[in-house]
Amino acid sequence: MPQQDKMQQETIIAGATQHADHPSDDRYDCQRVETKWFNRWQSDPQLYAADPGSAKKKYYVLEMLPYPSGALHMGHVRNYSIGDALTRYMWMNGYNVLHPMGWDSFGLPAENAAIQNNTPPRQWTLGNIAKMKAQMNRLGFAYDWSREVTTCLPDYYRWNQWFFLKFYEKGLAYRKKSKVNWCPKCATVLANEQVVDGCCWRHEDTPVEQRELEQWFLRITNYADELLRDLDKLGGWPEKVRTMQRNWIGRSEGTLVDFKLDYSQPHSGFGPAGATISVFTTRVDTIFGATSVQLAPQHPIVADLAANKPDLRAKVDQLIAEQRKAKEVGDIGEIEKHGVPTGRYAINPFNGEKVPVWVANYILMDYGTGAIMSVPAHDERDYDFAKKYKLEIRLVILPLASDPEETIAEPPLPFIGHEGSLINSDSYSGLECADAIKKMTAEAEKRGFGKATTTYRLKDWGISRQRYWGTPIPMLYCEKDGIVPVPEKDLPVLLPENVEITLAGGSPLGKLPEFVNATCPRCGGPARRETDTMDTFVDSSWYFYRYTDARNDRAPFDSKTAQYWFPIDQYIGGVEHAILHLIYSRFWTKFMRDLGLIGNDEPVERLFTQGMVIKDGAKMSKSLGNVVSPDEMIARYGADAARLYSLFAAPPDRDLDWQDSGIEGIRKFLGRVYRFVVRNAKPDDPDWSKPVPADLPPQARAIQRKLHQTIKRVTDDFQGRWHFNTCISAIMELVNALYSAGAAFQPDAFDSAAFQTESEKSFLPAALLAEVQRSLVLLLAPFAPYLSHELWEMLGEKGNLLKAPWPKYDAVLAKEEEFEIPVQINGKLRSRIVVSADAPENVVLERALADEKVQSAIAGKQIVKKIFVTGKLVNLVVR
RNA sequence: GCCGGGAUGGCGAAAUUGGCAGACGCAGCGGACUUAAAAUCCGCAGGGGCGAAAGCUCUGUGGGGGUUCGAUUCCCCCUCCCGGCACCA
Repeated sequence: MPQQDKMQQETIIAGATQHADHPSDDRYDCQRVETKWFNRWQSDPQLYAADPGSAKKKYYVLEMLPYPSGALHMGHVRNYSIGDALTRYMWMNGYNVLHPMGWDSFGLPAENAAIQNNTPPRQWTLGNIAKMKAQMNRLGFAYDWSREVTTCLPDYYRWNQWFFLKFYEKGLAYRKKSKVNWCPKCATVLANEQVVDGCCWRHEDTPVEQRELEQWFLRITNYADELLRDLDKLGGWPEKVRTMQRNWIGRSEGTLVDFKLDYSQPHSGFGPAGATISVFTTRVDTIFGATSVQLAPQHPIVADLAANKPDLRAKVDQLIAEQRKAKEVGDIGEIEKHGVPTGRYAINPFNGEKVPVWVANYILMDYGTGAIMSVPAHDERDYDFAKKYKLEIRLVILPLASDPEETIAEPPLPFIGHEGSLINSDSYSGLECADAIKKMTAEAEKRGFGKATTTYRLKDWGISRQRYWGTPIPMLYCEKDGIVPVPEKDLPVLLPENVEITLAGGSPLGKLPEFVNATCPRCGGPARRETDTMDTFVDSSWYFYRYTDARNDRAPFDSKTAQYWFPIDQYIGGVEHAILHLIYSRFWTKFMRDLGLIGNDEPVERLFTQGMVIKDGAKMSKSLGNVVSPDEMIARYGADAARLYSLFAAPPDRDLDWQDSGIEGIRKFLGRVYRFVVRNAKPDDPDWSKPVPADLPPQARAIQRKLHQTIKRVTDDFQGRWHFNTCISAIMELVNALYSAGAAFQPDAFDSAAFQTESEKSFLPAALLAEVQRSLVLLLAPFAPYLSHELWEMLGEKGNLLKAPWPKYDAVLAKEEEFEIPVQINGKLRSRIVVSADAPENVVLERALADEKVQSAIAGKQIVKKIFVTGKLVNLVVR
């Protein structure tokens, strides 16, 4: 670049953008540019605010809110880069976008930090939030911070309490003593959803213990059917997540059948007279093949049966121990089947037959009734068990033969299929299975020893936690009035500060007399306050509604406002929340709808689950020492590069293998874009704002075509499959094409990226050069906001890039005029010919046949078939 | 065991409807610029064989079969990796 031109250009740029510190070379100084825009953006708190009164179409983009651990990790950067790109794209397409952020800020780590560093949880948490918010801002994420939600603050958690009272009013919150999962490290109970392979979800090597505790539960099972059914409506959710939820709910239709204990034969009087064992089965049609009843070792009747039999008691205890151990290592399923006969018999109500009652370690107390009828011929587990203990195996279902002439007298056992007909089953013999299930269930109901039932794997949600840093459950215990809810007007029940936190001896709140001692609102007498706090998944079950009206102090949110924004158009987060958070959120939404607060049945229209960020083939973790710090990446390469790389390295739904050399390449690319614009932004050129001439020289036409193809590719990807990696590749190709065009004019030049001389300009008119650069910046804007804003200004644009219109492509201009298409002989590539895009078949075939290489390849052979695919290929089949 | 997802150069990946496998990027090699380096720009590049070279040729998308003029793509069988569920009666 001639020195004089360069100086002149710099003067222009300096005039437009106040670059006092513009470097003398064209190196892209990302820190300088990012600092400049960071400061500008920070000075305008309303910059990204959603417009509540907008006439535009709404779009609600949401990323899962983080736990404020103190620092963002690369998974966050990736998650939020996807959401931010979508947000910016939707703005540019004219939508009124809501894009909020908040903090899932209750939880145990704050208490651990308090113990270790002697810092109060609130102080520790708010400090972390400040740090992470600063990181997010530095990354340039466009959040409407005026709607920030911090779940550990009373203005939020008071509504958790309010909702709890509503649940209680509707009979959907109840207190019950039950066996619960206890994590000794957390020193609190866990919901079923928080137990992974028998261990705590936060402490993967800590087996949960079973404890008997009084707990508050929410009746999520009331919504089990709807939660299951509505999964079919969630077409915008990944099938994988829907399947996981389906499995989790675990709906199973079957029949309850009562087996009476036999008292006719001599027995030592164990068990209450007339006791019945209710079994659950999905295959009542096989009941004539039942040859024993099997009880879970914890089944209540077992205690009676073993009351005066120390031997039996000891064996049962052993079975319980085996089961517990298997659960702890997570291989209940592989457990070696053991059982013990109780010596007692039960009566099959269908045929009056007496079958032995056993206790077995493969029967689970927490599914169905904790008792089964064992049908060895038609159930794999029962078959294994019967073989081991030499119990009778009685065939009662014959498989339907595919050939009706053929009868299968002895099917391989166990036969567990449903396609069969009954034998050895009295009057039911000859019926097909499905029909028999219906008739036999009806008979059981009629005769009063059974009924049709649906069971679920899903259990009610236990929300009590014996911890400090959570929402106090707003309930009181009065000696006279019993359980009494805190009146709404007394909310919030504030979480006291200056609490001594320990992990031993129950809830820390219980040690504070000034918290525990209260007055009963009914009788005015003394009452004791509930000292448990709520599971933090309560906080995240409805936070996204609060965003719509975050400062409301009379209600959790205004219904009308929420209905304008809901459902969430696009929710983005990790698949690890597929069950926990996402099923609770759906439940909460349905409850709020039944309260009349909202009109939608489901909170989230489209869900996107991004892949993990891994390094060296493993999940990033401190113990592996493969953690990449966002701060370090920003310091070395800039926020744009970190964001762009996290989108470029892999499609967003797949795992991303982080490579420092890869982000280095992105930094180079951003420098290349920067240099091109620095050298070619000439907003003072008289032709700069003129329309692009219709009649362009071929080189310019090629650039124009590439531009329109690029716009199409990027736009299509935003609309469809979200493969931002290929979007970015496409933009790179465009930039490469621009450099190549420059190089073609000045093969010997030090740098090809400048169209300087008159002759170059005549080949690439200023109007086109301007259009290409403007579009390039617009295409880059969702991914690399800092650089894009800088270049937008450099191009002389006055309006805010945030809401500049997304570029449109012209399909005609994007269309290739000539193709180089392959010519195959018998499917093998033999030559290529150049044809015009609209050349008809006969012309192309003629050209292909005339080709020298084709000629020699088919010499002496006969053409059997000619295949022509427009714009794709020619294939000649010869013999 | 069941249900998903995946396997493509040295590496991350692309190929959107069955049509030129490896776009784009990293690392690599060569060249230009430079006293030199960095930075930058240009070019080469799946593997094997032949050739001084242009080029020619064979082969190649985890493995085996099939459908088709043509398969990374569709069908069947198998192996391995990742995720979820699991004596769920």
